[in-house]
Amino acid sequence: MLDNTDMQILEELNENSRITMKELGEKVHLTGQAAADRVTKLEEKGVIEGYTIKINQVKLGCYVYAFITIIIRSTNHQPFLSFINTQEKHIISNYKISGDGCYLLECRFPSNEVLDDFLLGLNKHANYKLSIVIKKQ
Amino acid sequence: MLDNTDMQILEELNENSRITMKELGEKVHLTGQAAADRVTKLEEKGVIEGYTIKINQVKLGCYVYAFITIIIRSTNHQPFLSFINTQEKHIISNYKISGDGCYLLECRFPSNEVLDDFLLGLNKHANYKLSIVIKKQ
DNA sequence: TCAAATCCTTTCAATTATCAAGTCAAACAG
DNA sequence: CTGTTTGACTTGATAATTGAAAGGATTTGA
Repeated sequence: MLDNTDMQILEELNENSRITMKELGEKVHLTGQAAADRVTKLEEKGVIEGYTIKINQVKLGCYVYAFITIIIRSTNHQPFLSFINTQEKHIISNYKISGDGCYLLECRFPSNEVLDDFLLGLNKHANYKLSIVIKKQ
Repeated sequence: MLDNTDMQILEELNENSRITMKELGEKVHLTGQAAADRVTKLEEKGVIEGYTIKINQVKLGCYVYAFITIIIRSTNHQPFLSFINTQEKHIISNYKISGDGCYLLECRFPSNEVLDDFLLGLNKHANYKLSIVIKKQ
C-alpha cells in the first residue's frame, strides 16, 4: 500500500511539515508536483491525519508535566469523564487502558498549586497515582 | 511576553500548520506579512519548536499502542537505556518519572508477537508493568 | 495487441512569500 | 511640549511556489 517513497515523505513531513512541495520532491527524488500528488493521496487514505506544531510548554508557562493513572472503583465512569471535560486546558490526552488503572491522563500545569487544585477536584470522582515527568529523553 | 494574537496564532498552527501566512493573517486580523513576522518571532523565541504531522499508526500497520512502566532495582540504568536505544522503532517517548516507576515508555507495535519479543528483551534489564491503550479519548 | 490505469514530467497562469520602504502610535528624554 | 526612538503593522514590487491541464512512459488486464 505504501512504498518506500511514501515512507520517506512521511519522515520528511514529520520533521518539517512546512517544507515546500518542491523541496520535499527534491529530497525524495521527485518533482514538486509528484510529491504534492503523493501527499494528497496520503491525506485521502487517512495516513496523514493533520499538520501541527511542536510547542514548548515551558515557554508558555507550563512547568509541570505529569502522567496520572486513574483508578475508579465505581462502575459508573461518567462523573470522572465529565470532570475531565471541564479540565481540557490541562489535559493533553486521556488514554483508556488495560492494566493497573482504568485511564491514563497526560497533563500539564503551570505550577504545583494548580496541580493540587486539579487533584482535589479529581479525587471526588476517582483515585489516582501521580507520576511527574522529570525529563523526556 | 505573548499577547492574545500570538496565542491565536499558536492555536491555528496547532490545528493546521500548513496554512498559508495570508490565511493565518485573515484569521487573526492581520496582513499575511504581519502574521509571518509574528510566527518568525515565535520560532526565534523557541515557543514554536517545529512543524510536524499527525500520522495514523494503525494505517501504517501498528495496531498495538502501549504504556510501559519501568522499574529498575539496580542503581545502574545504563543497560536499560542502551536497550531502549536499539528499539527506537517502537518507542515514541521515554519519560523519566517520579512515582511508581523509574521510566514510562510510550510505545507502539505491529502485533502482540512483536510486543512479546520486545518484553522478552526488556525483561533482561528491568521489570515492567504493561498498560495497553484501548482508546485515546 | 489494445485500452485503461497509474505515475510521473512539463508548462504556464494564479497565488503566495519575501524584501524593502514607509506609516503610525506609544514611550521617553530633553 | 517637542523631537527621537522603537515596535508593530501596511503597502508594493519581485521572486518563488502552487495548482491545473496536457502529455509521456510503464504496467495491467481483457
